Amino acid sequence: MGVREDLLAAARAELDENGHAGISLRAVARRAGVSHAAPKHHFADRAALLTAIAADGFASLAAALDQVPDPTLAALGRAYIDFGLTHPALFDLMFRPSELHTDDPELHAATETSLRRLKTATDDESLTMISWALVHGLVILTRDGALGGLTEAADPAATARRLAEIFAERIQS
Amino acid sequence: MGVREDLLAAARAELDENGHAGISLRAVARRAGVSHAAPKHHFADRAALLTAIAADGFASLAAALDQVPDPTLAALGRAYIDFGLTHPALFDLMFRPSELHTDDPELHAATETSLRRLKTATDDESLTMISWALVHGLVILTRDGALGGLTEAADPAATARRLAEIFAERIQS
DNA sequence: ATCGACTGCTTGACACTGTCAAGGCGAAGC
DNA sequence: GCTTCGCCTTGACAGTGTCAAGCAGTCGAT
Repeated sequence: MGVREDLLAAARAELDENGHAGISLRAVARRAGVSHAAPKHHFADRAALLTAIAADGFASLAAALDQVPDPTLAALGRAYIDFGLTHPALFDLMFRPSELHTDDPELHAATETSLRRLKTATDDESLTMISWALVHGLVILTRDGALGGLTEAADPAATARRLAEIFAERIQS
Repeated sequence: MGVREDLLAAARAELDENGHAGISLRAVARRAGVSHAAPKHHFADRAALLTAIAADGFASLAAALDQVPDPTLAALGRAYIDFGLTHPALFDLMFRPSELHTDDPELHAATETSLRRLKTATDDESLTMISWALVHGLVILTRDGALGGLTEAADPAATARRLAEIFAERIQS
């Protein structure tokens, strides 16, 4: 309803259409039907807008991980991959500290919350981080089409999920 | 010597200082001591300049992987991690297809060359891709300081290397 | 040797960006 | 009823990528 919400919604739309680099404050303002300087009143600068979106993204990720019925390592990994490949531009923005205000308390809290879910699967801290790095790398390489350089898969997302499963089976736990 | 080389060198310097988003064609031209439109003569657009740098980066990566004396999975992974953390901005650019001309033949060739090294360690294609995704994720999460969200390590790079070793030991091959 | 074309660079312009300053307008409080 | 304040607009500035036109050399052909 408020202008702030309109701006956020417009920015989300622009993000999905053009990626984080394609987000222009002025285009967002136009889309929201306000003047080009209106965003300044709700967000200190461009990074602040992006930070708000990223924080929202982490909240969504936390919710997605929370919905996993049986939070095994494999299940959480699959949910992580699905989230990343369903919202590629958002996922990209979330892990782009150079574009964000990393000291923002809301962003920090949202990040912490979603990362805490990853710890619930096992007590082995090394295994947690390795699994996280794996699924994170799978999302990025899949999104960028880089895995295609090694294999010719029809469905990249399915390949990523399959690889995560193979990892879960093969790792010594 | 040539202006093209000067521009590339200037762009590399700007990249290391400001990251890929901080590269401005005009700033690069100023640094190289030429007019603001000179880059246009050597690179069709900004993406073309970035593509040339990325291609060079993949060549460097291939060289780094080539220098590994005993190309085991663990050794290649370590070299990959070291490369990514030694040249964070360059590594970032290399895997940023939205900023590059992905159809550029030079880029394509350089990418293929460096990826081929990753295959030399094992015949197991799944294991190759899993390992790649792991080290890639480790580089990114370490570079962005995200691993700090799960653990409080003094030396992130050492943590990344340690995790890669643990992975190599624990995976069923 | 002179002319012509072509390459490599410059200058100038355009639309666009993020950000800042000043002002207006309406609602809320005294 | 008047004032004050919050939200928004308009206008401006420097900076950006890109394009068009022009200018200076150099190189080849006549």
